[in-house]
Amino acid sequence: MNRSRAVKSLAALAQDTRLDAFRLLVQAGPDGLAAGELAARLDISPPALSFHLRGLAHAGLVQARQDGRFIYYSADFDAMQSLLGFLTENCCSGAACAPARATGRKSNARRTS
Amino acid sequence: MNRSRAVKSLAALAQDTRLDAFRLLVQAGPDGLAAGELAARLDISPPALSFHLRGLAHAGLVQARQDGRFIYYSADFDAMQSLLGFLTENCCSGAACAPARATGRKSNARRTS
DNA sequence: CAAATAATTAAATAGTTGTTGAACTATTGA
DNA sequence: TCAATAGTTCAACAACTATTTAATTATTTG
Repeated sequence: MNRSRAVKSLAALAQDTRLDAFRLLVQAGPDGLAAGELAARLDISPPALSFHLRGLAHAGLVQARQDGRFIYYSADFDAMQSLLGFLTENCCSGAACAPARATGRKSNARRTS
Repeated sequence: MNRSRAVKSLAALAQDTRLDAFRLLVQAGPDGLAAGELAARLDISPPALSFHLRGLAHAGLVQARQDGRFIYYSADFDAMQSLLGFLTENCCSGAACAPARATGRKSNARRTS
């Protein structure tokens, strides 16, 4: 992850709808969610969702996979991990500032396999 | 850190000049840098710097301290740590996705005390 | 093939962001 | 107090972002 990619990723996440969408995709795990399901959960119009998903995809934070007439979007965990690594190393004095590792107890995210 | 504050922090960092400024302040440590020194290192005009520092300060990522006719800006490490915690817990499946802790060897950031 | 469904693309538009140059405020020191 | 220095604020404007409605593409099913 370089500075330029970091800025793009940060910009993609720096908007309410996109951050919410990304969080839902993270919760959904590797299989992701169909665009329609996402639009319903976020309560936004299909074009609005397309617009925002395009931003997330362009930043490399989500991937699209077509299945019949549905398009499933899923979070790219590696990309997010790279972003966190960049922020920790470059914006937080490295180890001196990194937060304690999450224990997985608080947010109860599902295991991804 | 809540979702709304996270979006504001992400937006503050999601711009080349502001990310560069924040990185310089992180490197500078708790004493920070005077605005003029920052403007010189970033090679931008004083008004441009003021504009961007205002964004970082509004997001709570930097603090200002006046000393004579200089104004020193410094990174708020706690705020950055909170943001990283939020992203790890909410956008990365918690422990399942958190990157390995930085060792401090790679980026050679100075210890902050 | 025609109708229905899922989603994207296009066009218009309101709002926000970033940059520039000029004006202003505050502090220091002769 | 006057000049110099350090920064901020203001106003204008170009560029970008987000939202909406309508049109379009692609896939399934009768």
